[in-house]
Amino acid sequence: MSDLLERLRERGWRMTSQRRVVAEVLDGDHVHLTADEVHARAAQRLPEISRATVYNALGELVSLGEVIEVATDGRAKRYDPNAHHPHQHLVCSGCGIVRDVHPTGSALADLPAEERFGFTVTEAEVTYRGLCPSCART
Amino acid sequence: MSDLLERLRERGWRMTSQRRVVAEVLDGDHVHLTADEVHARAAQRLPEISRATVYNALGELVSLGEVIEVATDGRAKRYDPNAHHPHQHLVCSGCGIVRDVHPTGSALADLPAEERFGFTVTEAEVTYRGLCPSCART
DNA sequence: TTAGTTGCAAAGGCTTTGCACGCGC
DNA sequence: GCGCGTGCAAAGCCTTTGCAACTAA
Repeated sequence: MSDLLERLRERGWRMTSQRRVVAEVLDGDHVHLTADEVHARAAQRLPEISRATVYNALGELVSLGEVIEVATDGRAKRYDPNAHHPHQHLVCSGCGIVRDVHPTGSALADLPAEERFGFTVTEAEVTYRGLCPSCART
Repeated sequence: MSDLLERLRERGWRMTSQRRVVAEVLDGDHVHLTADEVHARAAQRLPEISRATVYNALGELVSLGEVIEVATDGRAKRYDPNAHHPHQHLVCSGCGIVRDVHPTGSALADLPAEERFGFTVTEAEVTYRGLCPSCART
């Protein structure tokens, strides 16, 4: 399903060939590419596309709330197009691969007021860590 | 309390003046400094200390499991010495400040087997996001 | 037409590395 | 004394920026 392109068009996102290719590359489930990987895949279809353009497009998609930025570890950020389906991440500590997992039915416990330090809390993010089957086989 | 120094000594961590200062700077609650901040504070006491040495020491403390690396956003990593007290983080989306918060009594829901994709899951990490009192006042 | 987008190349922030010197054990 | 730790400076990776040319609406 290519909801992403559709939604972007509906929201009046100025469409260019570069932006279209970026959105197409990101579309799908369990997609968590780095900016560089997005650039590489986009360049297969549009060889002249520049890294700066990819970063621009990614930054806008994040601002629009269509894509989520995932800081899996200390390396490059990954971009997750699954912004409209609430989910959590399962990250392999070995190779860094990311899978989407879905809330376990029990809603995320709210942070009690006495633990908020006066913050306005808007979001809770859960990350599971472990080893993927192939890294576990070491 | 300065458990950290004590524990490191017990574990046979080779002690030097630089490493001692790094450990001292990190010691305490709600401490979440960037490598650069650690370097700045260490340099107040030991002006010649180099950034590379601070990075080396931090890397080892993380490997030893005495300090946790926190990737708050896209900026510099922060280092949290509170590794022996399980806790979660509350991060300000405005200024990046981090506070420790403690498990809400209800244990972290386990990830059901059918959501594990064959991973060996060892850890679940929760991060709350929002605005701190001072950033909320914009 | 015209404001917004692109590509290039250069700069920037954070972190790591290579190597000679120095110091804890 | 041996081996690990340190400092320096340079390189590295990821990302952002400035600006002239271009293009979608």
